[in-house]
Amino acid sequence: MSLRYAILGYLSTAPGTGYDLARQFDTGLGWFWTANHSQIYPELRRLTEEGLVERDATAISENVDKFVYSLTPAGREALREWTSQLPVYPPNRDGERLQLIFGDETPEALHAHLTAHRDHFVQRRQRLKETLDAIDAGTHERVKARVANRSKKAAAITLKLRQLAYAGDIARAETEIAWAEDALKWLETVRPQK
Amino acid sequence: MSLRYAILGYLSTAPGTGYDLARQFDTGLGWFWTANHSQIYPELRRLTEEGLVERDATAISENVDKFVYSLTPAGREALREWTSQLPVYPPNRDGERLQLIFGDETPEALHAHLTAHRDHFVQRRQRLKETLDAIDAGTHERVKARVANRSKKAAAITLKLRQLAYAGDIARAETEIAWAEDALKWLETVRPQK
DNA sequence: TTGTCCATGTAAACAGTTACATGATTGA
DNA sequence: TCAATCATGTAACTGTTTACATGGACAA
Repeated sequence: MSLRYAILGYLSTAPGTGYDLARQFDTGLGWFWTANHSQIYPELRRLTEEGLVERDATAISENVDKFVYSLTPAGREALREWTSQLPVYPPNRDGERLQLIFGDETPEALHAHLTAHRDHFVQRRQRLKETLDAIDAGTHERVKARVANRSKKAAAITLKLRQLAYAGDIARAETEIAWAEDALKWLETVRPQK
Repeated sequence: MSLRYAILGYLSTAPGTGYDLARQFDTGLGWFWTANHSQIYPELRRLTEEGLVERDATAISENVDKFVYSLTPAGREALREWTSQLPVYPPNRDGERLQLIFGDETPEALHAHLTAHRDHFVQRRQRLKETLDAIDAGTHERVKARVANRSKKAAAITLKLRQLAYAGDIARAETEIAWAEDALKWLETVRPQK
């Protein structure tokens, strides 16, 4: 049920099209939530029917329209209500851990597994750091747009929350990197010639 | 697609019923993967049809049977193949982060949010530590069963992989706790009288 | 006899992915 | 003119959750 709030949240910064949302889910917002356009367009229709968003047709040429969605007051209130609720933690579903604990009959695959894990999170950390730097430097477009029409005090909170979110994900990546490196060190003590 | 491997992995330790699997997904294995019985029974049927598991009827009373599933050689091979593959990382979907970054209009909810986050992961860490202690002490039933029919060297790998998995999840919990505590400290500097 | 656990299923709804489908605009 | 990007949709399939459905065993 978070898809709709990801959409409402995005539109709470500025109006946009379904295509904008799909693009955003592939880049910025995609760190926290993602969806394909095949999921976005039907959800936008439902949100419109429920009165949480409003759709305006904008001509992009003579006979072609695009649809710009914006939050209604009811939509803004629905978002506020949702962000006020306590977080709900979904059940763990970690295929990688399954590979690990049931991979005791294929230990020869461990080295590649752990290396891939480390590399994956090194890359992740890199991209997260770039985003966090952009936020800190004030060059992050979406954050700039969100901060724009807020008071100085409110803007500071917006900024801090983004920093918390990205710093948290960076910390997660670092935990994974340290874990993989520890595990690789152990592996070396077990099979030194490899 | 990991559900089937969670099942194959479970059965690779010892045969069991669908009910056993459901119970296990609610407890031990549930840390890494979970499923309801409504998903398990159909999957067991498919695995049987594909020849990866084998089902035997065992009488529990005169006219009632239960069905004990065990891995076939093909099933064991399918599991080996899967654990040999590199991990696949699913797209992030983190509703809590969305609540955070779009919660800049409801900052009054932040304190409860962060406290709940910390408490959630403190509890998680506690339960994880208990499990890891049981593994270290050799009192963890499933691990004991898995280690039982292995050579000393193979058993050591089984043990180490479990320890890695649980230690990794403990490290994750600790990252979350530290993150929430840092954020709470910042909150106090912003709104000291609360 | 009542509640809990054991045990196995199906059905409907919801969420997410992949594939099918179309067409305009823009820049190399 | 060819490829990339903009733009919007539907259909089929897979995976997950919630609800419906049934019945035996066992202990308080």
